[in-house]
Amino acid sequence: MQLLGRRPDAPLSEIASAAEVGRTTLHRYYPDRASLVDAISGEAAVRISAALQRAGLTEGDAREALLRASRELFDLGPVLSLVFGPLLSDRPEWRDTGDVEAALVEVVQRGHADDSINPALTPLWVQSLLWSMLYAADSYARDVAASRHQALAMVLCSLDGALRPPTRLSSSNGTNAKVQQ
Amino acid sequence: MQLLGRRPDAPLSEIASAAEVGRTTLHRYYPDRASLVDAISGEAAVRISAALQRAGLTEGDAREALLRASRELFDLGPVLSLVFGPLLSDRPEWRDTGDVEAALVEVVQRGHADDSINPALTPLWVQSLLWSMLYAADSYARDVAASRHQALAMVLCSLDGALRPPTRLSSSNGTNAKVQQ
DNA sequence: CGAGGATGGAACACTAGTGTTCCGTATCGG
DNA sequence: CCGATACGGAACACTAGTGTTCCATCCTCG
Repeated sequence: MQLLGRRPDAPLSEIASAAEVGRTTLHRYYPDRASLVDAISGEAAVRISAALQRAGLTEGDAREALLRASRELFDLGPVLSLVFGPLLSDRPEWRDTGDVEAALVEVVQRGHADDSINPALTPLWVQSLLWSMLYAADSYARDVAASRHQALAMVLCSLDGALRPPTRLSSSNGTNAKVQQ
Repeated sequence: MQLLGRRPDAPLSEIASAAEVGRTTLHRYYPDRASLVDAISGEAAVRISAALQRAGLTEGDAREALLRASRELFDLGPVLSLVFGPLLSDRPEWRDTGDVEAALVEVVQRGHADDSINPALTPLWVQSLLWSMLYAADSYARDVAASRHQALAMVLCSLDGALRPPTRLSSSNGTNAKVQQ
């Protein structure tokens, strides 16, 4: 999963040796590349669903719920590169298995209702934001000399700020306050 | 650039026809794939530098400057996928041509000094954040039925919130306030 | 110990992409 | 109008990755 997430076009031989099995064995379980990718997509979907389950999206205010979800999702590590990278793009039927998508959209709408999420941000955008920031944090932790712990702290901090509705009496030096449309 | 940004492993034949030239002609200007990628990287670097130049990073407070930069960078369109995707990862010497990197780091440090950027966010993280959000906005505008204008509005809104230091007297329901470390 | 299953190395044919050469054609300037 | 230049199609050899088959080895359980 790690290798495929990072380099979706990695040759099967590399994947096999990364998994510490022979290419033949890999082929025995997944006859062709497509079935391997299917299996991995499925596994990713399961893990993501489980993570969201653990996060308890319906508890507390919506923004807190999303931050909890982010913690859980960040812990999935390599899975992040998978959902973000081209593997997902090539699977139109996916787009996060629908139910994940639905769950996230629902939280965001709740956030709009309970005023914990900036209403200027559409549910789908929040979702894009979530995945992209998690992915960024993951690669940040990998590339830069930084612990996953620090990366998590910063992504949570940033995400919280991004989602939070603008405080009415905060230093309104324009720029953001007047979001067109 | 568009095609290479989206699918870094696209065959040269596709690239050629996407550029509406014959594969032979493509080969005449760029003898092998590597030289093509080099040229495109260079072009991307130039455009990004120009965009940052236009943004006037040294004017106004640092956060505003970064938001201006985001507008300019977002207008680069396909270039975003390039810097974000694996093309950059495979070019260690790049990492945004150094001077772009340096300029951005400098703005963030200024933002820490003038208290317009949350000091909990390291310069490198802000940079990751910037690119990933711009990339997310670009694909959002492409995939979802949304105008680039709307996407831009949302990314600016989110980025502003993410960078802005937490207002000391804002509804501090924890979560973000106490950023560990 | 011995049979059965899992493993993985070796070799194979096959395909897609690459880089190259050659040559006919179109286009532009004098 | 003609020559120079750019274009691009066709064909080629070459490589890397794929999917398959075959077989030797190892491990485990009875």
